Amino acid sequence: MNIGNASERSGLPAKTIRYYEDIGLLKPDRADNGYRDYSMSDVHKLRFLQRSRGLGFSVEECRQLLALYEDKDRASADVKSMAQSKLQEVERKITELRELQHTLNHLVAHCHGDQRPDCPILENISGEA
Amino acid sequence: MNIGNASERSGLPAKTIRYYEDIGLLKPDRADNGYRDYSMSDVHKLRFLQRSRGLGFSVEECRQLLALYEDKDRASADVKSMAQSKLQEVERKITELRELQHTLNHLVAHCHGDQRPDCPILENISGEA
DNA sequence: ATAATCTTTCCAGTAACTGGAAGGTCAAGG
DNA sequence: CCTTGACCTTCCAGTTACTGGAAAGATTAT
Repeated sequence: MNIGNASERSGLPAKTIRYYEDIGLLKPDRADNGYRDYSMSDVHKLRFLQRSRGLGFSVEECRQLLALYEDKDRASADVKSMAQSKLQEVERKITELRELQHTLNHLVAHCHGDQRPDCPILENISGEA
Repeated sequence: MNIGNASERSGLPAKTIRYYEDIGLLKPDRADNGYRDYSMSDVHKLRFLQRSRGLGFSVEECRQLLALYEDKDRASADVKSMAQSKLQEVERKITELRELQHTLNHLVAHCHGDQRPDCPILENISGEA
């Protein structure tokens, strides 16, 4: 599969996909003409990168998360503890997003007039409820 | 409140706080000695920025979210539609995080041996369940 | 008084892309 | 066969969002 196709399926720009190859996140095959040739497994990785980057994980964290799957040399205890620490981070992010969701819902519900609503969004949004 | 204190309370490095001032996200008072002087409202904004940046919103999106609260000139219909579109994005992020959470939970639960677990993390993680 | 710990500005460097030029490849139409 | 347009390639420069460090002024602790 060519890069344009992989781009469509993963939601990542071709530029970014090439960049991810540059920094060693994946290494697609090359066709005889020199074109990159992406497997479904490559597309899975790209889609995963697209998601996890959008969720605020750094490229290095994404590399670790990918390694959770790929690294056959790492001992299972390490994998488990890394997964657990990422899990805590995920749970924290979910909590924060729920609070933001709550605040935005409140804003949408109460903001039907033609002037600024009278709701202290920042106090809620900044997480001190 | 000095920048060190605001940094502690918001979870943002002082460097980043000064940068946010440079790009116009907030404008703290100045004390007579030239030191920046942060109000509680400033700290709320910083904490909000710390969170929403960590959740994958760009600085420009954060600027818009802050504007939802602050912009007295914008018509309420605009505020509402912007809040609604951000809300959809938040809901999508929550869904994606739940899927990642599920995958990591699975990994932690089944990964008790000393070798790589036999679970197709990437297929789950890349969102094609 | 002096040392340690702030704070300031400024300038340079890094991370993670993003845009654009210059050129090679491929599939479709004349 | 040839050309046109949509792909693809590499390379290099620019942007966004910080981050580190120097040089110097202010504050606090002994």
